[in-house]
Amino acid sequence: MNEQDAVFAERSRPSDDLTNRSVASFLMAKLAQFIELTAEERACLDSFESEPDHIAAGELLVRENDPLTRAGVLVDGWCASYKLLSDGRQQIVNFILPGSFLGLHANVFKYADHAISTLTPCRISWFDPQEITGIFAAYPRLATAIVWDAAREQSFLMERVASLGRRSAYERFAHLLIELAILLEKRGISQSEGQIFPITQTVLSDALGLSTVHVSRTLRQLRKDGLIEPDTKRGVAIRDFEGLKAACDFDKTYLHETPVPAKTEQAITT
Amino acid sequence: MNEQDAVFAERSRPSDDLTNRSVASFLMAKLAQFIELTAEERACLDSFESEPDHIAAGELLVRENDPLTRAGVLVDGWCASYKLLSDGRQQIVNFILPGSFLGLHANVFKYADHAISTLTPCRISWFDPQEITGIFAAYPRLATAIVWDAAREQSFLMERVASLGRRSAYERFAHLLIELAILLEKRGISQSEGQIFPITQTVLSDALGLSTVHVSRTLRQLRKDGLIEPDTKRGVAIRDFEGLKAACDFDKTYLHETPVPAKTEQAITT
DNA sequence: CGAAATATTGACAATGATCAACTCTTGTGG
DNA sequence: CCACAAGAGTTGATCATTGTCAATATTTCG
Repeated sequence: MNEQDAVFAERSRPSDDLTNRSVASFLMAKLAQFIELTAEERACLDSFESEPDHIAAGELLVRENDPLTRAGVLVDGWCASYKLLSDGRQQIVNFILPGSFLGLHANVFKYADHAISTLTPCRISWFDPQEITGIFAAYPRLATAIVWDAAREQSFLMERVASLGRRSAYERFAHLLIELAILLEKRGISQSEGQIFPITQTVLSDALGLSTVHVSRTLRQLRKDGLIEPDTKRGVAIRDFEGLKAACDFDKTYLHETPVPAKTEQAITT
Repeated sequence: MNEQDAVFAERSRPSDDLTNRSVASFLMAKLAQFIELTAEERACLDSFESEPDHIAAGELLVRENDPLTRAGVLVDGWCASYKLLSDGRQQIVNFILPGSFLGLHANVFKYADHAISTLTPCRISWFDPQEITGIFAAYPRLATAIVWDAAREQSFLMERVASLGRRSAYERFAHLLIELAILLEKRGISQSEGQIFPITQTVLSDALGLSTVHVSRTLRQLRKDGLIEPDTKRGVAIRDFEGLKAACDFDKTYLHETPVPAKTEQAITT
C-alpha cells in the first residue's frame, strides 16, 4: 500500500460523529441528508452493502457497450465514470464517491453508454439490479430518497456541463475541488482540514477537459494564489476554501442539500 | 407569426405514420419506444397533456433558485434549460423537445438549479408534481418508462459533457445536429428531408459553449463541406446526415433506443 | 534498484475569444 | 404598409487560452 492509499484508507470509514448517530455507511450518511432513516430502512440498505468485494485501483468495472447485468454500492473508495472517443480521447463524466450506487439503470438500459473504473482500491457490494424494483414497492420513503439521489446526480452533471462550456480552466478546477470537498464532508468522508483528493493530474485532466500540461500549470497557479497546499506531491489538498469558492463564484444550489419537501414527505409517509 | 414559426408549426404534430398507430402525442411517441402503451396508460398520459397553455417564444418558465411548484409536459415547441453564471455567461444544458417533461424533480428538490425558457412558441400542460407519485403506484409500466426517460436524459447530459470536454467546435456542432435530428425523427416530429432546427446562432453558441462569432464560422465550414444546407438563413438544415455522423464519429449507444429489457418487462407486468 | 508512470518546464502552434465595423433580417409601431 | 430599431449574422484583425511536442525530473511500484 503506497502513501496515497494510506491517506485514503485513513478516511475510509464514516467519521465518529456520524457513526455515533448510527449512520453505518456512506450511503446512509448521504440518504440521511434527505430523509431520516428508520431502523427497517437502515436494515434494508445494509443488505445492499453486505460483503463487499475488494477491488484494486485502476480496474475497469464496466466497459462501454457492455451489457448491463449488475448494480452495486460503492462502499468505499473512488471510482470514475467516463466516456471514450474512438481516437483515444476520454472525458471523466463523474467522480463516484463512497456511498454511491453503480449502474442503477441496468433496469432500463441494455448496454452501458459509459465506462466505470476504480481510481483507488475499492470495496463494492454487487446486487441484482432487479432488486431495486422490490425496494420501490416496499420502501416508498427509501425509493424517494434514491430518486432524490439520482436527480442530484443529474444536477451535478448539469453543473459540469456549465463548467466545461463556460468556465476557464482555473475556475473549473476551483469549482471541482469545492464540489468534491463539500460532498466528502457531507458524507462524513473527509477530514476537517487539508482535504486531500487521491487523484492524479492525469485523472484531473480527463475530468476537467484539459491537457495534463495545462492541469500542471493551473495547479501551480492555484498554489501560487494560496488556494491549495503548496507541498502536496500527489493529489490535491485545499488550503483556502473560501478563496476557492470566490475564484469560481460557487453557488451551492445545485447540490440540493435540503431535506425532503413537506408535500412529498406527506405523500410518502402513508 | 414569422416564417420561422410557420416552419415550426408545420411540424407541430406527430407524423401521419405515428397518428395512424394511435400515438396521439410526442410524449407517447417517445415512451412507446420503450414499452407498448396500453389504452389505460395512454389515457393516463393524456390527462397530463390536456388543455395546454400557449406560451410565446423567449419566455422564462423557471428562474434559477425559484421554488419548484409545478411540473409540465411540453406538448409542443422547443425549450432550453440553462445555467447562468453571475457575470452573464450562460450555458444551455439541454434542449427540451416536444414530448418532454418539465421540472419533474419538483418532488425532491425545493429550488430550481437551472433556468428554463421557451425557444419557440410552446404549448405546455402544467400539473401538480405530486400527481406523479400516484402514477408510480398505479401504473408500474408507465413508471418504468418514465424512469427510462429520466435515465436517458442523464445519458444525454453525459454525452454533452464528453462533447464540451473533448470535442472540437466542429465535432460538437455535428454531434448536436445528429442528436437532435435522431430524437426528432424518433418522436415523429421531423420531416424526412432537410431537417430544420428553429434555433438561432446565439442559442447554438450557448449550447455548444462557443462564441457567436465562432459558431458563425463553424457553420460556414459545415456548409462548405456540404454537411448542412447552404441557403438557410435562420436555423439549421441537415444536408448530409452520414457525413455529419462521420465528422463527429457518432455512436448512438447513449440514445438507448432499445425497448425494455426482458427481465424488467417481466417484473413490471405483474 | 530500475522501469514505468507521473509531473514539470519551455517553445511553439492552434483553437477559439474578443473587438469592431458592417450587413442583413425581423418585428414593431406609427 | 413602410420605416426604423433591434436583433442576428458576417467578416477581418488581433489576442488569449489552452494544446502539442519534446526533453527532463520526480515518484511510485514491482
